[in-house]
Amino acid sequence: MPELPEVETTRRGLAPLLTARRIVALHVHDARLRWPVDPALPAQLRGQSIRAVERRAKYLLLRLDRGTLILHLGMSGSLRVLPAGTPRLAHDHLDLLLDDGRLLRLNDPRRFGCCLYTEAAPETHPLLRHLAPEPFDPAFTAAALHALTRRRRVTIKQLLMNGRLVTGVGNIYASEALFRAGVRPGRAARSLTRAESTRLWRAIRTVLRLAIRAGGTTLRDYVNPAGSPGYFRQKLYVYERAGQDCRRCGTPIRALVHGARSTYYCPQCQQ
DNA sequence: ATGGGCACCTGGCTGC
DNA sequence: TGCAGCCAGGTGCCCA
Repeated sequence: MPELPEVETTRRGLAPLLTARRIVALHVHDARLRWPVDPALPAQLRGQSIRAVERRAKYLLLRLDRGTLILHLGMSGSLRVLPAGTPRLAHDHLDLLLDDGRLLRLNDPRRFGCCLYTEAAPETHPLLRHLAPEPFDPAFTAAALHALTRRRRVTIKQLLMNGRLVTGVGNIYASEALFRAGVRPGRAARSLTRAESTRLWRAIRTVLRLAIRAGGTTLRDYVNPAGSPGYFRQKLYVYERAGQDCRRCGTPIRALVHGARSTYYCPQCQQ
């Protein structure tokens, strides 16, 4: 799925199309997502206007008049804005009909995504409450990242992918950030020096920023709201490049598995 | 508190 | 050609 850059690209694509639009109806074609779509949801949303399209970690938040729609794209989800009446394809789950004759359509083959609604402050929602600060929030500093790594026995890659500690970084960008920082993914988090933590902090922000600029990374499913893929895949240094030459030093990239997730690194550039 | 492993799904690819 | 096996961008939950 979509990691932070793909969700942010989606948010930026949706915001101008959805902001100030009124919801005419919600059609649920297939309620089976990570959690079933609440049968009461269409009645709750009808008539509300979309005030803002925000993002928290990898969640999209549609701020409505009375509440917030919380969307997650899971591993394979995507959102498109289409003219009403566009024929449905396999795995189209939801259509949010808008007052301008368009609709917001959620497609998610693997059904790991979700669509939830709350009328409480979204930051208090159980799914959002424990999330770490955003990578571009002033609270996420090199010193804060270094402090997180102290006394932790998990690998630094697993730490990066733990949303309670760092948000927005998934399997692709964890490998890419560690390459840029020159740190091997299998290192115990607590073994990082302050200088390494600082390099990693900078690398996380750089790789996310560059990926957003490229419209995210499309491996298989991901498309932005206009239906276009992201172009960061061509800029990846290590992810899915096992056996290929390191772009920096020429050494073959290695792959290994951490916590059931594929990990890629350059044995020469990363120590 | 921390960490490990499993679970939830479908589809696409590989190799026999 | 068919089919089994494996892998895929996330993350909540249960258990030690």
